Amino acid sequence: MATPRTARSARERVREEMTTEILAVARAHVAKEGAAALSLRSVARDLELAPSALYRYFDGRDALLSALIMAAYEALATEAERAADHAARREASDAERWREVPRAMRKWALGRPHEWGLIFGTPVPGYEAPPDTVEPYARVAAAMVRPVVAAKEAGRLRMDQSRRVSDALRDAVAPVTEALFSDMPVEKVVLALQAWTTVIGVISLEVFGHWRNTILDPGAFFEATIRDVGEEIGLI
Amino acid sequence: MATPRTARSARERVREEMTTEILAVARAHVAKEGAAALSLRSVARDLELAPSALYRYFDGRDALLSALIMAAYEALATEAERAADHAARREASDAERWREVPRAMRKWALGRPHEWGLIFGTPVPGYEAPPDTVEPYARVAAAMVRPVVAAKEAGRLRMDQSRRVSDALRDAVAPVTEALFSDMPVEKVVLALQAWTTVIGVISLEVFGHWRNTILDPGAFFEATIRDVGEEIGLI
DNA sequence: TCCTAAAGGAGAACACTGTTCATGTCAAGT
DNA sequence: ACTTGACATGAACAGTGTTCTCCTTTAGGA
Repeated sequence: MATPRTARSARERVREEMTTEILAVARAHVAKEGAAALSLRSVARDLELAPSALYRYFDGRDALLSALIMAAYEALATEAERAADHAARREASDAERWREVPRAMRKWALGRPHEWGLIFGTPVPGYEAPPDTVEPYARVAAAMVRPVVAAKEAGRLRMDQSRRVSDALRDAVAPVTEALFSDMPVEKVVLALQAWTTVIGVISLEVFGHWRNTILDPGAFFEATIRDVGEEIGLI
Repeated sequence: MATPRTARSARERVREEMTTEILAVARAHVAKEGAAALSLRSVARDLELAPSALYRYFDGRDALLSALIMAAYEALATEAERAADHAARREASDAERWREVPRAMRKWALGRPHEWGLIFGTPVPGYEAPPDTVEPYARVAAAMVRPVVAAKEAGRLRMDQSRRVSDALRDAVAPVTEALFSDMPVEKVVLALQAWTTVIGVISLEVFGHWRNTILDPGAFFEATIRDVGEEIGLI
């Protein structure tokens, strides 16, 4: 009983090792030259394998790239959650805590621009839509919003500025309201989504090189922007 | 004198026709299947030409793609300016006028998602950095900002809410201050850049499919967002 | 313990791709 | 009339993703 179990797991263990090794090499290629340059044959060469051998592990180039996209989502989510945990433990204002996750996301993105592109860049034709991706995506969003929820629960969230929210908009953001915080006024949900938009936008514009000749110190602009956004949300 | 001139221009005319025809076919391919699927041989097939013949007109695939990127920039800039002109002639509030250019950009992007991706998506490895691109880019930004400048000059721009701008940030955005409006307070320049960030972000997130299962009515969210951003800038 | 079935890997092959080169073919200009 | 240049071709080369057949090794039940 014990022998076959360990035997089978030995099989699966080497298979799993091989799989992660392939992914590591492929990720290195993407990190260095971008997703467009990912070549099945070249990762096979790096691993001293025949190209056809990779098909035992992935259904093809698109499947490999999808796995990399998924891994990028997971990595970003982990990083965001780590930052949120760290922020929760800090002795700091809510406004300061809020900035930690955006900062971590930017740092992650600047270190891995191509992997950021896998998530927030042009969708690859092979694609990504699979529902596996929605879960880490939600984890990132939840991490970013956690300080806001904490401030609200502690009664430290400014509620004065009340933007009117139309019925159409209320319905439009209903999934977010349910998923993230059902006891939050809908204006705050809208503000959180706008904060998300701005954070993703400011990071993407920097990572994709659009601040060239425009903003000389992207870090300073980023810091100011997330500060203003936090203020907008009502964090103090 | 007249004959060689017309003859030479006849030569150049047919060459120009051929060039635009190639670009048109290539753009159609990109519009349908994305930049990654752009194949020199397939556009040659569509034109009933040998693949090598295209090298008389473009230095290769990268050059053709660069031309398409440039064309996308130009098209977006033209559209944005058209919307700005239209807005300037409208009988409407400054806040309402401000929304016209972002709306036009969103409409353009939704109609040509892949061409939007050429501009604001993952940079292509072959690439785009050439300084030709900075000019239409500035035209888009200028078009978006024109209603703000008009409101300012008419003395209808709210100046009350004064966010502090650090010296570092002031220096960081200096190129924009000089390029777009030197007589505008730096807080407004920062607000304009943040507006730019949010507009590009909200359009990209929608076009790249990130509102799936998140925002059911992207149009409603977009309208609310550009309204709030305009309010933030101080338009009334 | 042996034997069968499955899994992993290799290599050849096919249909693509971008790019280069030698060749041919016309029209323009001296 | 002749030469030069531009245009177009077809073959070729190196690279790609993918599929197929074949071989070896291993696992697990008879």
